[in-house]
Amino acid sequence: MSIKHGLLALLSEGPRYGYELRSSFEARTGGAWPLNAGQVYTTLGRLERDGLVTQEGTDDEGHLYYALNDAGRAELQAWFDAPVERTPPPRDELAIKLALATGLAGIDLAAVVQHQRTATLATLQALTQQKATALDAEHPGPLVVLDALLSAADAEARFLDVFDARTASRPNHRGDR
Amino acid sequence: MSIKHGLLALLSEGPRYGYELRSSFEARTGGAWPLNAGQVYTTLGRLERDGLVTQEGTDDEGHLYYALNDAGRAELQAWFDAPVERTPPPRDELAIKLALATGLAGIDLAAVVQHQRTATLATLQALTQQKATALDAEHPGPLVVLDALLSAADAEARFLDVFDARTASRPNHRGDR
DNA sequence: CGACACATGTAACACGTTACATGATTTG
DNA sequence: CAAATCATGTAACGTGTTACATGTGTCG
Repeated sequence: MSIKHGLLALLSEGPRYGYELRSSFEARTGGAWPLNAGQVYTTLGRLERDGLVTQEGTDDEGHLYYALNDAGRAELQAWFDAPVERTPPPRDELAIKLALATGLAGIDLAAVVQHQRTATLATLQALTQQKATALDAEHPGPLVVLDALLSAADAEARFLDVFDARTASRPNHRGDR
Repeated sequence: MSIKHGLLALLSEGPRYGYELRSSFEARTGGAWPLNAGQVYTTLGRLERDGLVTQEGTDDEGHLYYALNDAGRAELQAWFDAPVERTPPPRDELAIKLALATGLAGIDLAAVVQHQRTATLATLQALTQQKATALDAEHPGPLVVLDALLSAADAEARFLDVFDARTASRPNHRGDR
């Protein structure tokens, strides 16, 4: 749902052609989310199928422009009006992993947590670095993305701490059976 | 990738049949992630197609059992050995929304943030409530999931604060063009 | 009996993703 | 000239999801 709406948002500034949308999307998100060119066209096709955008004909350079129509504008407005849905909660792979690994024979839970912590801290560090350089460049758009990723990575680190503390306090815990 | 591996993890405790796997999955994750029964069978079919599980014949009650084979065990071990991949970073709808909404005409950024904050705080509160009741029930498995969700919701709230502070300090910022 | 949980499965779809094909234009 | 970028698209796949069909068993 996010890419679809992302393209709608970009189209709300006026008709654009596919390749242009891709560049804009990556620019606004600081390249954090590379977007395969082909996907723009498939997504545009689906948006057209759903009656949210309309083809506007070609440029004198052959660029095929798409434009937001009324339905598209309504959809975009609705997207902005409504908070991002987290219901049902997104399936977080890490949480599933730890929830199911707990009490599983042959699994070194502490090691799993340790590996994950290392990876998470590395991500955290890399993001902090990126943010520092981004701050110099003075580009407000991408900063948002970095903040979001930093928040998420930070939360993951905290979560690992909490989980670790809990499992450490019950060293030989076994589940049912 | 998460459901597939989740089923593998459950199967590592011995042969199970579809419906059983569904119940176990929901039980271990505290019902936070409802799993449609049908999906278990499609996923099992794909796991079998990929040579990770094998049919073990039917029960005297007609239950069709699946079992982990060597390839499945290896895949599961590899899953536990490797940290959860966050590369490329997951596309977070909220971040995309805010990144693209910034500097967009006709969009009340502050209102968007405000709506999201309300929703996020509600989620946070509901989760805290759930955790409190879960603590009484003394079920360690589901607690992990609640902690993960709480961490994520908390991070979202912090992120919104940071974003709000930044945009508030540049009230009339306009992007390029 | 009727409702509900158990149990297995199929069909169809949405979304994202990759790989690939193709050609024009620009630039070192 | 060769390589890179611009530009548009198609085909195919993986995963997750819903809705539906179907039947058995159980319990109030």
